[in-house]
Amino acid sequence: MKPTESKSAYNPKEVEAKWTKFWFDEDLFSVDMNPDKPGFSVALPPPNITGNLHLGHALNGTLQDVLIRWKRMQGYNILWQPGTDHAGIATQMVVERELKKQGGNRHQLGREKFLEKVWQWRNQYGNNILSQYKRLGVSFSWNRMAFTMDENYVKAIMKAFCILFKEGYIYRGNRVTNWCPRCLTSLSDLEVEHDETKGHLYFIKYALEDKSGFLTVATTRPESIFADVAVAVNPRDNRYTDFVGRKVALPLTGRLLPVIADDYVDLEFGTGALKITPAHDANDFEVGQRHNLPMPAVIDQHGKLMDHEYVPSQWHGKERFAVRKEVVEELDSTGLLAEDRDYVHGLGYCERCHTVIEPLLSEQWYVRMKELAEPAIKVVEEERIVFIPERHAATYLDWMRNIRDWCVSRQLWWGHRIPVWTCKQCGKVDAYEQAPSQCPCGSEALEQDSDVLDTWFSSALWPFATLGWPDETPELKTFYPTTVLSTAREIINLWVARMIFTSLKFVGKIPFKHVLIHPVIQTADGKRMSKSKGNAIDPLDMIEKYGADANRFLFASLGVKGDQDVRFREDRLEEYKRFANKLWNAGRFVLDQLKDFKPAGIERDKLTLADRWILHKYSCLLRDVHDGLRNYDFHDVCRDFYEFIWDYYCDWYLEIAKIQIGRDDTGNGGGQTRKVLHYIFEGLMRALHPVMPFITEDLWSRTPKFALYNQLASIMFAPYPREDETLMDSVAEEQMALLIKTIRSVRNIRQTYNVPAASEAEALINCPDDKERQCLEAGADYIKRLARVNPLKISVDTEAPAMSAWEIISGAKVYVPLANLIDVEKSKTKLLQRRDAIEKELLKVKQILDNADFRAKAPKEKVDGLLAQLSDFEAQMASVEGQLKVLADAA
RNA sequence: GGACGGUUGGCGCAGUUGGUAGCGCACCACUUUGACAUAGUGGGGGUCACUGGUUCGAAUCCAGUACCGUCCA
Repeated sequence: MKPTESKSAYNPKEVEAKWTKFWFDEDLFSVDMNPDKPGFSVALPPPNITGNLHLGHALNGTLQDVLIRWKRMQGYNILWQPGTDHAGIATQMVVERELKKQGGNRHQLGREKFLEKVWQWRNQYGNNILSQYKRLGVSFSWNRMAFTMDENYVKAIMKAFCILFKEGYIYRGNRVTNWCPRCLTSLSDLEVEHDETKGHLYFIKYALEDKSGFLTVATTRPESIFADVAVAVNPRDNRYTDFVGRKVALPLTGRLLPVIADDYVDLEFGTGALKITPAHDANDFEVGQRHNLPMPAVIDQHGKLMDHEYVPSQWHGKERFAVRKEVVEELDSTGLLAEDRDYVHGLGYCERCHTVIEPLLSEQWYVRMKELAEPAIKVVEEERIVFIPERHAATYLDWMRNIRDWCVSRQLWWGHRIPVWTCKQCGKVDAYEQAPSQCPCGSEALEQDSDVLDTWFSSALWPFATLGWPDETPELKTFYPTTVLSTAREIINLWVARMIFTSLKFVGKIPFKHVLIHPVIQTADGKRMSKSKGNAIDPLDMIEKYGADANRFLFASLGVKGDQDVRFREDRLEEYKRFANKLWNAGRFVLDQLKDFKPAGIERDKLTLADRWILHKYSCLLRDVHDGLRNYDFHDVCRDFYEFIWDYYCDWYLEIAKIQIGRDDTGNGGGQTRKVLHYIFEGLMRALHPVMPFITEDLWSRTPKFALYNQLASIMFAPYPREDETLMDSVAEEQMALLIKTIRSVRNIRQTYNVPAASEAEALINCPDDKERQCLEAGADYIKRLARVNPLKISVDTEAPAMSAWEIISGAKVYVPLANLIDVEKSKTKLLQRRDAIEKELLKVKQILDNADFRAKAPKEKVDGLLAQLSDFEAQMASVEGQLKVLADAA
C-alpha cells in the first residue's frame, strides 16, 4: 500500500477513506472461530432500521469500539455482534407514509402485499445506520450481521414464545392498555412518554337521585363521562360517608350511577370524589373489577366518540378533543360545571408519533412477569451482573420489584405474528413454533392470531438469538455470556431488564456481566436533543468537519462514569481536531528522524536524564491507561493521553530530542535518542489505537518496526503495550521537574523584561545543594537551548550581579543580568506584585503552622512539608526585598 | 409524587482514601526558531451554589436549602 503523503496539516478524510477501504478489502473484522484464544464478546444494541446515526449511537459505538479494539490487541477472540431490529411501529409508519404520498393505504393493499412493500423498504434502507457507523471506524464483526427478522432469529422468537405459552406465562386478557389512536395499536407502558401538559381540571356536578344535592367530581377528561359507571369516594372520607350507596345522575344524560367507596381514591385530589370510567382509565379499570362494575367503552380506536346508546347522538363519530370542548360548554350552560381550573398534569404520549394516548379496554396478550422477574432480581442483587455506575442497579431493581405484566401484542402487520392458532372446530387455542397444518382434533380450520409481537420481545433475545439459540452452537459456547453491554439509561427497563430475564429463563445464564450506562448527550445549553425540536447534531456532519478520530476522542472523553448528562459543544471537537494535528506533526518529526533507523534495543546505561524522564512518564501512561480501560474510565484515559502527548512528549521531549540528536550525530552523545523516540512513538501508536484508530494506523504503518510486527496486516492485531516497571524512575521525575522549573524561570524573566526572543541572555545560577547543582549542570544544554541562555554559569556561590532579575527555585536562585535592558519602573511593579503573592502564601502557611492543634495532630510529613515551604517562602521574600533594594539604589 | 445527577475562573469541564484549587476554549502580550501558527512562550482571571455540622484542617465527609436536568409514576 502506498504510504500517505506527509503534509503538515493532518487530513482526516484522506486517511480515513484509505484505511476504511483497507480494513474492509482485507476483511480484517470478521470473526474467526479460533478456539485457542479466549473469547471476548459484546452485543451492539441493535439500532432501529428506520434510524439514522445520532450522537448517542456514536458515543455508545465509540466506547464499545475502544474496548473491542483494546481486547483484540490483547489477544482475545473478538465478537462484536452488529445488527438491526425491525422496529414494528416505526417501520410501519415510514412505509405507510410513503403509501399515503402515493394516495394509497395498507388496507387497500392487504397484509401480504403491504409486508412485501415493507421488506422492499427494509432491503433498500434498513442498513443505512450501520453504514453510517462505518464512518466512525467501528470494528463490528461485520460478517455476523443479524436482523430480528432473519430466519434463525425468528426461530428463536417462536421457540421463546412457545416455551412461555406452554408454561402458562402468556395469557390473553381484556384490560385497559395504552392505545395510540394514530398508530392504531396498543403500546407497553415503556413506549409511552409522560409530559407535563397544560390542561384543565373540570369540576362537574353530579346530582343526587333524589335531587337533594350534588356530588362534585373533578376530572381532566369530561368527554369520557359517558363511559362512567360509578362515582367513588375514599371510605375514610367523612365528607361523603352519607353518599356511599346512593345514586347520582350522570350530567347531560341522566343515567344513574352508584356512589361507591374505594381506597384508591385520593382524599386530597379535587373534591375527593372521582368518576369511575373503567374502559378508559387503567386505574378505574381496577376499581371496576373490584366492584364488579360494567365496562362500557364510548371512545373508539380512532379516538372518536362511538355510536353508543350512552353517548348523545350529536357527538357520535366526533373526535375526543372536540367533544371535550363541547361537553364543557354544554355543562356550563346547564349549570353543572362548578369550576374550570387551569391544571398542569402528566399526560401520556405515543413515543413514536406524539399523539395523546387513549387508554382503551381491549383484548391483548400479556406475559406474567412476577415469577420471571425473581431470578433476574437476584442476579443483580448478588452482583453477578454489575451496573456501572452502580447506582443504576437501583433503577433496574425498582422496576423489577414492582413489575407489571407485559403487554406483548401489537395491532400491526410488520413484525412477528403471534404464533397462536385457534381451531374453529374444537375451539382449542394453542401456540406452535411452526405453522400447524391441523389441530390435534384433526380439523384444518385453524386461524392465526392477527397481532404481532412487541419489537422488544424480539430484542430481548438479542444476546443469545444472534448466537444461534435454541441450537447449541459453537458461537454460544465461545461467546456467551457476553462481557459488557453498553447502553443509555433510558433503556435499562425497556431492554436490559428484558434481556436479563429472558436469558435466565431460556439459556439459564446471565447475558452479560457488566452493564455500562453511558451519559446522555445534551445540547450546549443543557437541553435534550431531539429531531423534532431541531436541535439535534448530526454526527456525520461532525465527522466530516473534524475527522472521525477527533470525534471518537470527544466521545471517549464524554464517557464519564459519574455524570448522567454531558453537554455537547463543537469547540471541544475543534480542540481534538487540533490534538490529532499535533500528533500528526509529532509523527512527521519522529518519522523524519527515523528514516534509516533499524529498531534496536535501548542501552539503558547510556540514557540521559530527559530520556529516563520520558520513559518514566511513558510507563506511567501505560499503567494508567490500562487501569482506566479496565475500569471503563474512558475520560481519564483520554486525559492521560492528551497530557502525555502534548505536554510531555511534544513540548518537552521532542524539543530536547532535537538537542540530543545533534549531539548524537556529532558523536558527543550516547546515541540513544532515536531509539527512545522510536520506542515510545511506536508503542504510543499501539496504545492510542483503540481511541484513534485511523491516525494511529497510518502513522504506525510508516514507523520502522521489529520484524515480528512487520508481518501483521494492521496495528489492530499488534499487542497492546504494557508498562515496563523497570523504566519507572522517580529520581528522573524529580530532577527533570527542577530543570523545567529553571527553564520556566528564565523564560519568565525574559518575557517580563522584554528581552527580544531572538537574542540570547546571560544567566547565573546559585545552587548550594550538591545534587541539585549536578542535575542543573547535567541539564545545562537544555537550559541554554530551551531558554535561550548564553553564557550560563552554575556555581555554589554566585552573587547577584547588579541590575539583574531574580527567580528562586527551591534552593537555587536564577539571576539574569539585565544591565542595559532593565526597565526600573516595570521591574518594581513586577517585584511588588511578586511580594504580595508571596506574602499571601506566607500568611496561609503561617496560619496553619501557628495552630498548635495542627502541629500536634497532623501527620509529621505534613508538618515538615509546611515548615519547608515556610523557609522557602521566607527565602523568596528576602530575595525579592533584596531586588527591590537594588532597584531603589539604582534609581 | 418517588428516585437519581449536577452546581468549581467569561464558557465547557477535571479534581475518591479531607492536607496550600487544575485543564481546554476565550482573553492579554511576545514569537513565523526546520514537526506543528490547527503552533510556541509568558501572563491575568476562582472566598469551589447557599446554610449549618464533623475535623487541627472541607471543593472533597454529613444534614438541610435553592436552582438546573434526567428517569420512573
